[in-house]
Parts: sequence; C-alpha cells; structure tokens
Amino acid sequence: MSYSIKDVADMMGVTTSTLRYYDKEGLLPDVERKNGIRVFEDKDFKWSRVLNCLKNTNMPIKKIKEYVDLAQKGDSTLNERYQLIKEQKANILAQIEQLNYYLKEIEYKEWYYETAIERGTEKEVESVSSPKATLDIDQIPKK
Amino acid sequence: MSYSIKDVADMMGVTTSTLRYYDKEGLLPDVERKNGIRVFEDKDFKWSRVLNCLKNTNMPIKKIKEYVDLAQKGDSTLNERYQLIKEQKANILAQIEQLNYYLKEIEYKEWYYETAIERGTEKEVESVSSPKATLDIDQIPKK
DNA sequence: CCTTGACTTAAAGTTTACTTTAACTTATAT
DNA sequence: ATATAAGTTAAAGTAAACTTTAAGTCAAGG
Repeated sequence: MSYSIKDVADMMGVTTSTLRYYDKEGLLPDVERKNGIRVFEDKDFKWSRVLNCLKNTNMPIKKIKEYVDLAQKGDSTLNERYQLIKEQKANILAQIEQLNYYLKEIEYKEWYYETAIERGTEKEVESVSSPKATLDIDQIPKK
Repeated sequence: MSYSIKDVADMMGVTTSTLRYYDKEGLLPDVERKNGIRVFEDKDFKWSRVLNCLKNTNMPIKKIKEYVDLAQKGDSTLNERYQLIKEQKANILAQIEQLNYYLKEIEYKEWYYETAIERGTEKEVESVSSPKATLDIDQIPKK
C-alpha cells in the first residue's frame, strides 16, 4: 500500500505545504520518490501518525526532530526514546489537568452569565450564592 | 487591596513585560496609575485571572480582546459574552477529548518501548500482542 | 496535443506572541 | 544621600510554525 502527500496531509489534517515543511525540517526521513514525487509507504504513513500525535499534544518541532534523529539511530537509542515518550505522557497528563482546572473556572463564568442574563444586569451577581464556590487563587496551576 | 504589576505577573505565571504587552493590546482596561505606575485593584486582579483562564485554554489574544471589548460595553453585551464563554467551554472539552485520544497512542508507544527494551530490539515488537490494540486510523480527531 | 490538476523547489512573507533594548523615572533600603 | 531594585515607554528584535509565491515538472482525460 502507498499514499500520496495529499493522503497523508488529509489524515493529519494539515495542508500539503505543511507536510513538505515537516519534510524539510527532517521529520519525514527516507520517504521515497518516483520522478521526484514523494511516495509514502506504510511505514511512512505510520510514522506520520506518530508525528501527528506528538504535534497535537504540543511537542515543538525541534523536540520531534530529536525523536526522529534518535529513531534513525536504531536500537541503541531505545532507552532515550522511551524516556522521551514517558516525558510526553506526563506532559499530556499535565495539560489535561490544567484544562480541567480552567474548565471549572469557565463553568463558573457560564453560571455567572446565566444569572446575569436572568437578572438583566451583572451588578451583584458575584454576591449571589453560586453552585460552585469561587475558586481559590492558590490553586492556579503554575506553568 | 491593591497589587503591583509583579504581583499580577506572578499570579499569572508570566513576566511583567508580558503583562505590559497585554495592557498595550487592550486586555487590561482601566488599570489606574500612581505617578505613572500601574496599580491593580481587586477588580483588575480578578479580571487578570479571567484573562489567564482564557489564555491558558488557548484562546488567541485577538479573541480575548473581543471579549474585553464586549465586557467594556456593559450589560447590553451579556448575551454575546455568554455565547463566547459557552464556545470556549466547548473548546476546552474538545481539547481534553483530543488529548485523551492521543494519550492512548502515547501509552501504546510506552508499551512498545518497554517491550523493545526487554527484547533488546524493536524488530517484530509490532507483531507482539499488545495490551491495547493498535488504534484505528478512522478515529483520529480532525482539527 | 493540450489542458487541467497535482506535484516539485527555494526563498520570501506572514502571524502570533512575546522579548529585548535603551533611555528614563520612581520607590525602597541602608 | 545614595545605591539598587522595580517601574515606565516606544520601538526593534526574535522564535515558532507555517504560508505564499514563482517558476517549473509530471500524469491523466478529452
């Protein structure tokens, strides 16, 4: 099975230009060419899915490149790659935690506006007893 | 109670330069000055916490500015602000969902490397029965 | 054969979100 | 009083991640 650059771009939800940019940055090693045109094989397609995963969990391109370079070196870098993946997992978990924290703040705001709209004004909505008590300043996750 | 720019910057986990930049972009309306120096009152501090929430849930500065401008107009924009907040809530939920999806992919990779390290090589790890079956391509969330 | 659409490159341009610099003023501590 | 720390501005600089442009090549349909 083989895929065009458009196939892969569609799978990743990016443009073909973006994919070519990734290639130029070294994120797509060893993609074959036929008459100068990129032909993605199954291994490249799978690799693109890994890239997509790292990219969509906010790993910077430079860091992804490090991972690519490690993978290129073969079995001797298995441990380094394992550490990198575990780091990224911790990263994702932290992101989810942070989003859940701010979700609560937004839900308070949602209630705030519902109450304000009911009353026709924002004035004194803050002093109305809210279903979720105002969040504690000390709990703001530090970046 | 009043706060210095540093106090607010520390609360938000940004530098004072960043806060001045936000101010210049109009995200901090009506902060008073004493001898040219910004003095944040309780209302400004609270507002900064809202900014921080929107910023850390990946709302672009331009969109935050729209929200600021609506808030400046008073009660007549309550509904618009409510819609914007609901939009952002949906946004956060989508982000969490996406992160949870990719977390599973990363956990597969984690298992993959644990197995490869045990065996000393990556070769044929893919064909080993994994605890979490390989994820289906069709399930990749589109951006 | 010819057009249309997809592919190619290198290089320049864009956007977002800061960050740094320089020159200066104000506040705090000894 | 004086040094140091923290505040101020406008403007230029930076970094990341694309995006666009220009000029071309290649493959398929009518």
